[in-house]
Amino acid sequence: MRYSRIPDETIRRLPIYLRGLILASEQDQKNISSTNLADYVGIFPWQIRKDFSYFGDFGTRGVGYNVVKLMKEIKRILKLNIDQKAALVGVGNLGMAILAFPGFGIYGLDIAAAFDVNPKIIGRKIKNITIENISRLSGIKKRKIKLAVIAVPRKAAQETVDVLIKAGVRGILNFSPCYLIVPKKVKVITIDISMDMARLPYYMPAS
Amino acid sequence: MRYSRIPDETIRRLPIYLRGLILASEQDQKNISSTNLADYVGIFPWQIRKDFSYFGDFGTRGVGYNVVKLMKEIKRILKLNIDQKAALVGVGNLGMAILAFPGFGIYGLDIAAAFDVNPKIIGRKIKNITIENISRLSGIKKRKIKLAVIAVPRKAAQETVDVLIKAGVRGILNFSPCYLIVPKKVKVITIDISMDMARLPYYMPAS
DNA sequence: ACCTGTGAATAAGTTCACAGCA
DNA sequence: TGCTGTGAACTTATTCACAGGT
Repeated sequence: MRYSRIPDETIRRLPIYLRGLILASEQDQKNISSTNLADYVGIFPWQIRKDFSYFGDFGTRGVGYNVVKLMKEIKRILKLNIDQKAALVGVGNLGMAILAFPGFGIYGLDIAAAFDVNPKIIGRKIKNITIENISRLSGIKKRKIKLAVIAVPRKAAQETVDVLIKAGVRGILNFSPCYLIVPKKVKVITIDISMDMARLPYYMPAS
Repeated sequence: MRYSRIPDETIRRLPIYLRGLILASEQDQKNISSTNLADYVGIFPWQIRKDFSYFGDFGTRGVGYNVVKLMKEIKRILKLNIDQKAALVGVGNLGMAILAFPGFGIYGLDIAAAFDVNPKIIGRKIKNITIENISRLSGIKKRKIKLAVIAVPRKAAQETVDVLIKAGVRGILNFSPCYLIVPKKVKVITIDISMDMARLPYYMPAS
């Protein structure tokens, strides 16, 4: 099983497992069974075992998985073992929240630079990051930044992405509600808050 | 085909189509073919046609889909034809950004109330919404609010959800990085920003 | 007794290819 | 001719059931 192509859905779940394992380690758990991890993450035990089996034999029969070892394995698979630096483009309400967001650290992610067009906020310092003029965006190449988060208005999204790619960015987390055209070598993940919310009523029973 | 179960993935795509149709209508397009819509949304034409076919014959052979009619059909399917009111719980950095977010309107969604524990911000007014004390959360039942967005710290998430469900909420957009236990009648969609970002390095070519 | 790892079975979702109508 | 609508083929993902270690 180990040699076949790895499902995208498996990759999508790996960070969920990591989150669960952190909770377990906070409880000083040394080993964890798939059933036990399932309680933390809300995913069935057989799915968890299958997912891990694509990458190797991480567990011990009769015992379970070593929490610390498993965390390391997942981080290695996701390439989170080396710290990853990201640039934020667009420091409006949402961008500001992302800049202040404390949750990236556990994944080894770090917002290392922030850019905006608004002269009123350029130069302002938030959490050790000084907001820079967007004209300096192409400079991230020298700083070895390969990830970006964009939180700019829809109409500016595509041009921002074009500049980022030219500057060497290969992974983009996009908060603009639009489809972005990028070369195959670049991965885009779009988070559209209102779109996700728009799905909720469908699943709700008729009041 | 019309009578079988509708794929979740199809439901996930419907708001994307709606977004594309709005772009098309802004260009004063009256009709749109699946190929044309595909250009707006980045989804293959055959997938678009298949998705719509689950619900009925929305198009005209040789012509395409009527933009306005199709928008109405999608809104009806997603139950967005009646305006949906939502409560926001947790008005920190992220909650504030959500409150200021202009994108809900196109889906007929409306943040109608906001709650927090912080006395410093209770009473403050943002975009016509006065932030209320979280102790008044159960009062949303009388206001016919069936949706909620939670942007509270992880440790407060489960208890917040419990209160919301008791107050009649049936759909929850969760920004807390954790798994929430809810009864089957309640739908939760979790957005975990750092988790989505943590997936990017996996897809990036080794530098 | 307990828990992993996995082939096989099942289910879900996508893509194809083309009939059928405007 | 142009474009939809859809069975059928194919691909991807989930679930089962149990062999095989500890």
